[in-house]
Amino acid sequence: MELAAKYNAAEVEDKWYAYWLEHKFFHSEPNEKEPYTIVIPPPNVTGILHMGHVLNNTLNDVLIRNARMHGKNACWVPGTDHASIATESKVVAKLKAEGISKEDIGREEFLKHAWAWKEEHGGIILQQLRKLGCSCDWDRTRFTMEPALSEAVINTFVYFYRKGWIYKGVRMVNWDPEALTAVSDDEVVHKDTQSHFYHLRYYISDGNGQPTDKFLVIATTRPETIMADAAICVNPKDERHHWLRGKKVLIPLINREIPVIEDDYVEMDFGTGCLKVTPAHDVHDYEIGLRHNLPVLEIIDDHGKLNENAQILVGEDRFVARKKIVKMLEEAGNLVKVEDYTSPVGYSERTNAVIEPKLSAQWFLKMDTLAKVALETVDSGRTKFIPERYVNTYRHWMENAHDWCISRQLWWGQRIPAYYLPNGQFVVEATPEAALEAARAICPDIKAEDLHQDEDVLDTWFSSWLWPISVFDPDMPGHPDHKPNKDLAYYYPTSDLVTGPDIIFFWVARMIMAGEEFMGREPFSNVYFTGIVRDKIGRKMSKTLGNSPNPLDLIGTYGADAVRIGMLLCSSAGNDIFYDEAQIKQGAAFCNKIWNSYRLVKGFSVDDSIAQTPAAAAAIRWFDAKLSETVATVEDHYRKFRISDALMAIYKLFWDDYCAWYLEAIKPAFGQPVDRATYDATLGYFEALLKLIHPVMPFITEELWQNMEDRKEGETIMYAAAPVVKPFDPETLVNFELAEEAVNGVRGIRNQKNIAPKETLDLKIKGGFPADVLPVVEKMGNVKVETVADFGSGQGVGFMVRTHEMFVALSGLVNVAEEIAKLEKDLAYQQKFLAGVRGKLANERFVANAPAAVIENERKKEADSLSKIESLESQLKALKNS
RNA sequence: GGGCGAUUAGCUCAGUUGGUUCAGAGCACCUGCCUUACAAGCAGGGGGUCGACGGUUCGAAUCCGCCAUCGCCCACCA
Repeated sequence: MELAAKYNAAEVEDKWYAYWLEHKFFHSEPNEKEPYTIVIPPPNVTGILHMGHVLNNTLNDVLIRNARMHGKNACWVPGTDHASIATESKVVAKLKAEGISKEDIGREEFLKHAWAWKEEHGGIILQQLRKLGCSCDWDRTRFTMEPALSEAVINTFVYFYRKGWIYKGVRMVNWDPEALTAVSDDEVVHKDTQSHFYHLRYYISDGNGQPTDKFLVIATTRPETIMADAAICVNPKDERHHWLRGKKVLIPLINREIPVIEDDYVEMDFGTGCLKVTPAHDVHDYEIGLRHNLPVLEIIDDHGKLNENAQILVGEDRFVARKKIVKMLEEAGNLVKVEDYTSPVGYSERTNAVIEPKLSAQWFLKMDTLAKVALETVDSGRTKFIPERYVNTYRHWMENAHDWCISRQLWWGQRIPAYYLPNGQFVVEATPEAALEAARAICPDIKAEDLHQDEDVLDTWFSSWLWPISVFDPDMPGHPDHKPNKDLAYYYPTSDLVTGPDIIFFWVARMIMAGEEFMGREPFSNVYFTGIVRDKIGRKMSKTLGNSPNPLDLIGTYGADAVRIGMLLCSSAGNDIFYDEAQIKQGAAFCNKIWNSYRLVKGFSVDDSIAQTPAAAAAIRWFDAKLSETVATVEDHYRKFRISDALMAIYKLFWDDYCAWYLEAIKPAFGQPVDRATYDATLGYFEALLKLIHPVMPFITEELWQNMEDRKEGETIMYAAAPVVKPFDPETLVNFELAEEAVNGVRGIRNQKNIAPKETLDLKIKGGFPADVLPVVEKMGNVKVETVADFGSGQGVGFMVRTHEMFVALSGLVNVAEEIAKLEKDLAYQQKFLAGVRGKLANERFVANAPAAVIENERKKEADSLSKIESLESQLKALKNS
């Protein structure tokens, strides 16, 4: 097959992905080999691929492919998450566009639409992952809301309920008035928000509901809630307000009478020292209300509008009401002053609506024991975090975990299996049948239609926390006594988890909790936290900014391998990723380099009758060692999850060592054949390099590996054994480096003197240079080497390779004065350096305290420096005499 | 308000237990080359007071203190 001069990714990628699928290379079944398991962080079922996914899944795929080539039974389980709020809001929006509201059509009908939406848009992202080359075991694809996994969620709920860790309670929750659901504390984002501090005058009541001329002033940011006030509170130690004891005050505008109470909660030096207490609409006020037995009056409805209880401004949105009431207060003479004020306000992570603290009945899961156990998992190192510093974040959260609000006022999700009897009692059972039976124990003649299931569904994370277990054995969660099936027993615990730090609490922590609870051990050994993908000037990628490229376009333009390289190049562990298309271009250039190196190698004609050149022999000796050295480095990087470093090590091995040095050293003259031994070695190294880089660049490596020889159907580089480290003599590496430096020296002189590479030069080297690499110097430097004891008096330029003196003979091209100046400069530097070293050695405290090796090194520096000085001086002398 | 992290070349980052000639890499940049694998390339080159100040030490990019700037997480002063 003739190879094009440029690599064309588009032509080969689909072909090989189809081949891999056809042969089920990604599929894993339990066997006698050591498992290596990753569960995908399930993307939203209706989501589409963005750069964050590209980063995450590239890393996952690199790890999985690397493990596979190291003989592990690698299994990467893919799947999607039903993403309760996100998906439901998309479906609601779609219906709204059609003029349909979800309340009108009811739960069942709505769910039909939701499933239809899921069927239409779901799983697109999994198709996109195929384009990226991800080697997921597609036969194991899971969905958090598929029947088996939903059952696991319900069983888990029943399990914790029976254990007494799930309870229903009326609590102040974070209410999202747009999504119309409660959200957990973790889904609330606090942002400093510019607002106002309103100072309001409340008149003291005369006892009959009429204002006196005495008043107090409170400060509030939420004047629209005054109608829900239940009291005014002051600090008992605050003498300024003692006169208020036992008094009642009137709420402005509506003139309702409320008491003045005392509580330590109030800060004396904040605001006016008087706090309006609004138990229905503020978390702290609710607490105060509980302590003082205050009535709770709700005046804001689920949509964030004032209701009948408010008496005034009924039906107005809370923010509109705020503006209007300020005006009304001003007109009524109750507004003392308005200050600018910045305070943290909670926003819904999902809808960005301002969270309304709201009293409502919700389901909670107790966190104390779960959190304590899960903290121990990480503290003991059974699960490691990379980078390690996330352990601190994790610990802080675990030590302060509040009970988890797990109910959501949505329909898309697993419905809470609580069934209410007409008398208000409820039973919790996994199925309606079991619920009926349980209900009959309470109320013997109850019928199925008398039971009413709870309207709420469970938080999405209440299903995804089971992921590492339920994808293998959905019967396990909720049944810790159940014997794990074959898959779960084999694949659990999984090996590594790659995810973003933004879901450390939502997901990672909770998977550890569930893992410990149901399996009695950690769900994964390592958690690698990636950074957030930002654009090149540091902004988060977002749709509104339009700074997020479409990964599929990039794959189309540059190829999946290039995109993968581009992402990895800039992804040092734990740091945010500054995405720049230039890095993907670099990846594409690397593909092309690999491609062309293969074109060269493949173009060699072999002659079995000719002997290996000394330069080729030296290059092979060296590259053999270099390969082993690099493989060892790469493996070390992988162990430490330094994937971009591993990539860079291979990149340099391929480009600099193999292409720039090795291939040039063994390359025969144009049109000439190469000997058999060299050819075989060269192809062998090429294959080793392909295997080494395959986890990062799966497509081009498969393409070339298949092309190298006639592979049988069913063969793949995916399962080729990774190159192993062989023992090597470090001196081989050092000697070749000397040769490289000698060549570089010659090239430098050529550049300086404008001498064409084609022109062969004479290079004199003083004795002691390793002889076996001299042929490499001759070939690569295009020089004729002569080993001499003395350079004699001919014209030329001298230079040093470490301690070896070299001299390029040049006649007519040397400007003696210039050379002298250069040598004198070098000499001065060297003398200064020597003085420094000697100063150190003369320092008694240094000699007394420093380790022997360090002192020894200083002595070596001294000796080397002396020899260089000697050489420079003799060169100078020769020049001056010429 | 509390905690964590970062600050090294124009950019993105390495730099392990303080000590090899340690101040590095990739990209970008500059100069010269279309040398028959590759111009997505080849050869050469310039560029940093390691954020500031102080301290420990024979020796500090590295350890300690303080400050500055940036980022992230947590947080109920209305």
